[in-house]
Amino acid sequence: MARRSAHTPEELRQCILDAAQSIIERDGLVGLSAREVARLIGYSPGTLYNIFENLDDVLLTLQTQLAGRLVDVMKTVPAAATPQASIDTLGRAYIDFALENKRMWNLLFTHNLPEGKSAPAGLHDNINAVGVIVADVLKPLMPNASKAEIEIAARALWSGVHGITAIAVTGKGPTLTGATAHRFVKQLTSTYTNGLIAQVTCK
Amino acid sequence: MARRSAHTPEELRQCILDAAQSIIERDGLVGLSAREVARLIGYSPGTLYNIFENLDDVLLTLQTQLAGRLVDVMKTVPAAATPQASIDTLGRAYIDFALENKRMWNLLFTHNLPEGKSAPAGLHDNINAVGVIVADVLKPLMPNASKAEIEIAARALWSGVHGITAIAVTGKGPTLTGATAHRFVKQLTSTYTNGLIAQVTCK
DNA sequence: GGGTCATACTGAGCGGCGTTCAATTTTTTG
DNA sequence: CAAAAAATTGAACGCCGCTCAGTATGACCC
Repeated sequence: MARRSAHTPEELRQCILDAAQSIIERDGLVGLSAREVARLIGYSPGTLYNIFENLDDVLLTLQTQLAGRLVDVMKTVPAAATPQASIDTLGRAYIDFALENKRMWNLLFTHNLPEGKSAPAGLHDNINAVGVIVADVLKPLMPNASKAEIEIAARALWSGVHGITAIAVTGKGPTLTGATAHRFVKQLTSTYTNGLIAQVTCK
Repeated sequence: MARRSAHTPEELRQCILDAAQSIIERDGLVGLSAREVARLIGYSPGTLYNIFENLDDVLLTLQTQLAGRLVDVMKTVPAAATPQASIDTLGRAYIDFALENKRMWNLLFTHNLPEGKSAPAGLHDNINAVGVIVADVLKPLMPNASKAEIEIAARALWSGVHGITAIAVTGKGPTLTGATAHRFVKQLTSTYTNGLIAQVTCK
């Protein structure tokens, strides 16, 4: 029953990714199986393995695509009047993206690869890019700091925003939910930027 | 082949928990299976289900115990000279605990229960307790703030510390590793506390 | 048209999984 | 010591990821 011409290999590849994503959005990671993906796209399970190495490979590809979309969103956030306001806007964008893609976003930070394997370079690059965006916005607040110091300041802050987002998305933590996450992020970012400013003016 | 007297039910319960924990520490969550636990304790798989509802139940119990140990550790951290120093010490304790129990700690925040179920009260209580500990230390820095504001400030900060820890433990993020996590947490906590102080003195 | 051949695709099969439950063994009770 | 109660077993069900010998298909040449 082979239908070699029904889809080009690239189309088929995207079919699989789309099917996998829709399963995850429907049932979470537990619902994902090679057999279910095959059922959805109308191929047999074996076909998956002609195109991807294994299910983890599918997942990793999905993660890389998602991280790419996140970077795109954050890149197109318009700069606000002050760095503080820009940071806040970035924070909102980050949270909103996570909440809109709960299951997939979760996957990004929740799914750990087997011992030996490491994530593809593209995924790392995308995660890295987020730090760079934040560092650019933070720069004006740290006029006397070196590039390396700004990088650390940006990553520390953004890991913090990430932590709040993570707890909100996963529903761990009693008072921190999707509805209140913005409030917490604003608290963290505004206090943090205040601290940065204080270090400049009082030093 | 029942050996009803070999272990009391409570002993058997702890045997199962110990075995599950040692499997997770050895092979991670993927290595955990009812059959493997049964093999380790020398019982048949069915016995597990006389004592626990299912594997998730075992996991949840393990998570609650772990969170309890975390709270204990943070409670016994000695108060330092200043609130800032105390916060830093708490941060170190948090990171160190996570790094010492990588796999299990990961589980705490990584493992999501099935749609309907919610975590046991004990687990929530323990996570809550961490916020209270931090709020107590933060209090002197926020003399004009209400109790609710202090709570939010504490949770926002600690979610941030959690985010850094999470990225360090899971190895996501390029420069943030177990070795550099302390540096990032110090950056976050000291800048944040500076911001709190600035809000008091400059208001 | 027909014949050849590389390729796309299939699906049965392997060993494993979580979970159930009738049957069995052990202990307690009367 | 028999009978009732409790603890334990392990085969069975329907899944899973993944492999690979075998089959169907389209492309190319006569």
